[in-house]
Amino acid sequence: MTSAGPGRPRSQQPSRPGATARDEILDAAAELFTTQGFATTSTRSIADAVGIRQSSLYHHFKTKDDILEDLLEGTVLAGLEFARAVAALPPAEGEAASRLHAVALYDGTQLCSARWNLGILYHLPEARSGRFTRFLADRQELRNLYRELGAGLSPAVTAASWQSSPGDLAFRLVESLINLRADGMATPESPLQAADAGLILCGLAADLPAIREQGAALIARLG
Amino acid sequence: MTSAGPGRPRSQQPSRPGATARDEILDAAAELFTTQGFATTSTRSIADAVGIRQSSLYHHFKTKDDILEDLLEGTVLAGLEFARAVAALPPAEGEAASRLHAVALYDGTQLCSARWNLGILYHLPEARSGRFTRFLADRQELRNLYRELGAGLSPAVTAASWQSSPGDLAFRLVESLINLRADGMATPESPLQAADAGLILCGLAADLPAIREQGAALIARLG
DNA sequence: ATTATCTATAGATCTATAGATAATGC
DNA sequence: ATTATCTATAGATCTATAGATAATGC
Repeated sequence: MTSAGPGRPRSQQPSRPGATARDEILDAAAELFTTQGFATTSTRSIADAVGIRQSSLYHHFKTKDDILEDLLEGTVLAGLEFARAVAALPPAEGEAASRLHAVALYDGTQLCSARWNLGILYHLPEARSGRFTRFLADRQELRNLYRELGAGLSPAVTAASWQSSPGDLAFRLVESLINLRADGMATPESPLQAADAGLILCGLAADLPAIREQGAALIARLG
Repeated sequence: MTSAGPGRPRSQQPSRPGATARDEILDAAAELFTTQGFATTSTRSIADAVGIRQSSLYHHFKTKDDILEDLLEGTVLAGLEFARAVAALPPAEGEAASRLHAVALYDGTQLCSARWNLGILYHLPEARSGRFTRFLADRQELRNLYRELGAGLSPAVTAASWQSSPGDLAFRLVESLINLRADGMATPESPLQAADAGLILCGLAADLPAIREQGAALIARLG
């Protein structure tokens, strides 16, 4: 056991993924926030999990809120960038359904395969409280991109559906994967099922095989 | 302004629904827990909202956790009792779908029409932590009743579906109403849409009008 | 005597800052 | 000089308990 001390870089093997101390802190915080809650997790317990002193956290983050904001941002960023790329494609006849499917599948896969199920913090009242404007804005932009893609579905489909917005329906079904995972019931097929469900509910069950295939091609190209 | 003091019953008009002080406390706590979070809400702020002193809360509840347990229990109890009543009905040919629909609609209506959206606390890590065993047991029993009802669907339907358990699918769709409401997007039709969706995804879209009607009759009879 | 309130407080936190110290890199 | 750590602590909580007090009901 080498002695820790002022100025000495931590000599222990990092037991956490992440090259930097900052990444180790984020990983420890993610575990604690998802298993014990945000307000319930003290900065001391995060520091203990990393193997540093409580006050040393403040060298890497200005406040405890900043740690949460970074984590929330991480849950939405990849999905948002993929959705932006898809939405920026030139319009193409009959491609709307597969585009929506691809975005939902990509996004849902992110939510299910992330190391910690940080999505459960979305409905934390604290997370809505304006302290996390960057995250809230990104999540809203993602939701709007889903809506936009859903609006591209053929008018017949949209009218036939009892859903005012197929895009919003898809967005909600994808986010319900968070609940599923929180109950320990997510499987590797869950993201695909969620992406399918949105289109089935819009009456596109018969076209699903083709939609899936075109969607997968999009993910392969842009993901 | 009459003066408050030891031994004096509070003379103010209760600004909260509920006949008893206990009910006022529960209502104030529900508002604060859903808008600011459980751990973030202090017993002092609950007391302030009711118009009593912080320590007076402890005459009505043993601990802060007990307040939350009462509230969580309240979100699940009516739905559970209705589901028990439906599950206890004698088996009847071809009624499985309408029974599942009725339970989902009743349960979803409860979640959407409750004064506060307490369901958002379900995914609070604190709520899973074994301190709230009664609530957790009731929610699990409700989930099992959904599963049981779903298992009564005709084997053809179950096999055709990509869902391993139609009952569980319905349960999850109903609980996703909590997310919808948290985003301010729930409408009076939302519970019916959620109940429908579970059956549409099981390939029963064509039978929906009849299922709805039979389900409504069950609610009228047992609700 | 019981009930519902109050005042006062013990004891245990918790977040963030101040300032010292040692290693590293220029 | 900069970076990452440490020790120490200010200042602000927060939960729950102890014990007093007044109204109510027997």
